[in-house]
Amino acid sequence: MNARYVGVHLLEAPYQIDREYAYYLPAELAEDVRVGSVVAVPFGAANRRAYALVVSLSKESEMEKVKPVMAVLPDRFSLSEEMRGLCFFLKEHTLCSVGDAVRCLLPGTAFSAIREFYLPGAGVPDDERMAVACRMVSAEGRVEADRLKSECDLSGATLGRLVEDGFLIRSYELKEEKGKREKVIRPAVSDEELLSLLNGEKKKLRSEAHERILRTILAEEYMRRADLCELTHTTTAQVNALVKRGLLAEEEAPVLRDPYADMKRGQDRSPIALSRAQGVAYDTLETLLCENAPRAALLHGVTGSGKTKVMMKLIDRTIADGKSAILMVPEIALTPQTVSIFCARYGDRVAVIHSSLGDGERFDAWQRIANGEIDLVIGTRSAVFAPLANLGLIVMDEEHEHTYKSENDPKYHTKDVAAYRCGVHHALLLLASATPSLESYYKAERGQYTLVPLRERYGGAKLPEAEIVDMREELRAGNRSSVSRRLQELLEETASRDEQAILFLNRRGFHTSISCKSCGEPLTCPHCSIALTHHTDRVGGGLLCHCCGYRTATPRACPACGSDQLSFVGFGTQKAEGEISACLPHARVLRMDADTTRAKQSHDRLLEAFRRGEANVLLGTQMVTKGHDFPRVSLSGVMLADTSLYVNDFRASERTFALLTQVIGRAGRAESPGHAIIQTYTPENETIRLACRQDYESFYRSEIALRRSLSFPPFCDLVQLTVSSAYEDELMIASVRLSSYMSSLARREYADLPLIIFGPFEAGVYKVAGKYRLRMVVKCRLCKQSRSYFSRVLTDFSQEIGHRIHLSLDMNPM
DNA sequence: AGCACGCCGACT
DNA sequence: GTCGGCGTGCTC
Repeated sequence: MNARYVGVHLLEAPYQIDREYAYYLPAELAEDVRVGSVVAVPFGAANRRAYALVVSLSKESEMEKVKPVMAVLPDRFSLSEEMRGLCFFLKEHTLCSVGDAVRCLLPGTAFSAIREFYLPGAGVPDDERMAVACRMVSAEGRVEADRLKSECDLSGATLGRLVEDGFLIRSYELKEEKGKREKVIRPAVSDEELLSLLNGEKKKLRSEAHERILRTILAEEYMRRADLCELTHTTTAQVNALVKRGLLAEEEAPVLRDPYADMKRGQDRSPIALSRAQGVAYDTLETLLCENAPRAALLHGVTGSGKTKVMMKLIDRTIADGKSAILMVPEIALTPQTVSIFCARYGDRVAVIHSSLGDGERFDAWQRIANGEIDLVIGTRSAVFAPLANLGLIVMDEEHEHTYKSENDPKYHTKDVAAYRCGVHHALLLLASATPSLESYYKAERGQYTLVPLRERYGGAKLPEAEIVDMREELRAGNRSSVSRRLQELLEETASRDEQAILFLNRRGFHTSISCKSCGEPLTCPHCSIALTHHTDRVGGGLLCHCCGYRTATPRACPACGSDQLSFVGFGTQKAEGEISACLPHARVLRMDADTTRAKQSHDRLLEAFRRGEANVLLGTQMVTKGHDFPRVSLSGVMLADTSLYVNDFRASERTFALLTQVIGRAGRAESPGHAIIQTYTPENETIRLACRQDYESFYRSEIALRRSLSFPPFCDLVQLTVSSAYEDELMIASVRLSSYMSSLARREYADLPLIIFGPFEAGVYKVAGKYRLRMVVKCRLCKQSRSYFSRVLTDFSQEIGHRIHLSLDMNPM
């Protein structure tokens, strides 16, 4: 079709103005632009450059004055039909703009690809400042827009006028893909020659290091210099020596950045042996996979039942069928084992995607996937957008984890996106967990998901005997330590058998807070409304805000009343570490929390040290509870179960149950069931008792009944609106207006829509990083009509309030 | 969200 | 008489 006009969605448009805009398509671009292309267009009175997604083509336009498309991004950044559908799906379901969705699907580097230049035109304008700009362009031949604007202090609108009057010519250029060329080393002589050198006349090869280098290069064909040195434990000089001898050559080659390259070397494609129970589960899943229809299943396997093996075999099967798969994990740093197993198994056909990838690394991974070079993508939630064609399977491991819900726009839940994509591709969605979310188990019960249970631990391993320790008893007995007498006893036993223990504590730092004994004031962060946490191991120690990172020295006296009677309350990982060390003088304790894992790869290092047996006890926050498999761990424990239980959140019990179950599951092997211990001030609590027995079914029954009677998810949806501002008084006024607008809109135009509006009330943490936050919550059923209601609220209210107030909306927040 | 247009107060 | 405050409204 000879399209002369395009319909586009602007990528930087806020939600209120996110609709289709028409542009004229110059003949010279017509060839390159199709639906799905990303183009650059002039927008607004100032004609500032905006990126836009082409969503339609047409021959005619009713519009009077349309502006032209200026440039088009390379076709590799185009969005397929599936991806475009996904963008609109995200817009509808999370109320984000199309632009927010597109930015989520394309690597960030796509948008730095177009640069705007000005070339000299004819004549010089009268205005002095403009004349200076024109002379500068003439002198240099061509000047980039941003530099011209800043150096001559001109607005985009002024530059636009200069172009219209012919003084300047505007041009857009695609930025060259940054040279991803790196120095690589390859053999300079034939393989035979190298082999004979290595096997035969060893005299010529005097150095062990040289031999290692040559053997490695022989196996790998060519390698990046840095990788080669790292792998063979050699230095640049040693490699250079071989280059000088003419055995190796150095050259520039395009190398795609791949931080997981070394994991992909030792290929392990050994067949997967399943136990009988695993085999049964696998067969059910394989049947679903092969139906080539949109299917969803919930693999409910107790900790240690070997869910990974079942998933692995299913991925094998998917790839063998010529299809691709996505394996989602809650957090990449906590699952190094999973990543390395799959990297070793599928080598170069694996891509790993997560948030701490650099721009270049992310782009390379994205490119490989889009090129069809990848069969398996492993990653955190953004991996669900991997542009795989021919998707056959999406697996979500630990499906109940909250990290699957995005906290930023678009505030999507990975599960919804995965389900959407599986629908399009006729693929299987596999959710796996030892403690499924109530929502998922409910769906499984109602037959929307196929429930696949895996009840036995793998290899005949037994679940540990979990016991509850009443910490009130400890206090009564005069033990004020965070380590109960029973825990101390078990720790000593474990250490004496040279076994290991994993202990979980939900708080980092030393003391959870400091307050004044005289005036009762707790020490809070000046930017946030939460108590500061006392740390001892930072430079000079001090108080830290876990919310915004604010840091200050620990005061000697109360800043409010001047009293020096400060009391330190609560305990964190740091203090617990000290107390554990104190009762086990001969054991070594490793602490793992946000403070000790700040550096890159420090997770891996800590876990590896523990695996090698360098410590008897691993103490830490959430991150010690994930599915690492440590064969010598025979004791697991929760230092204080109550911390996550008594918070004002309808999911508190569910979270606690999952957490306790996970911690308990860390211990126990075939030879010995091991021990698990849960310390609490409320030993009678039902959630704690059920978790101790690892009785998910009973927990589910009682919790789902509660949810039903109180009408909480999965029996309704919750929509949370947050109004925030640095100006507290304006925020108050705005929230009242929002509240009354919402009720009146609901009464007038959505009278038949059942919904209950709560609030406004202060957010759990009222003040964060200097901004105050008020919330409204709406209980309703999400459907076309209710979404349209929220869309109206978002649009109308944002229009009406000033830029000092911000409104954001979260469908079913976590 | 930006950015222009437009209508009122404090300055040369 | 002009410069500049930020309220209102539009963006193909």
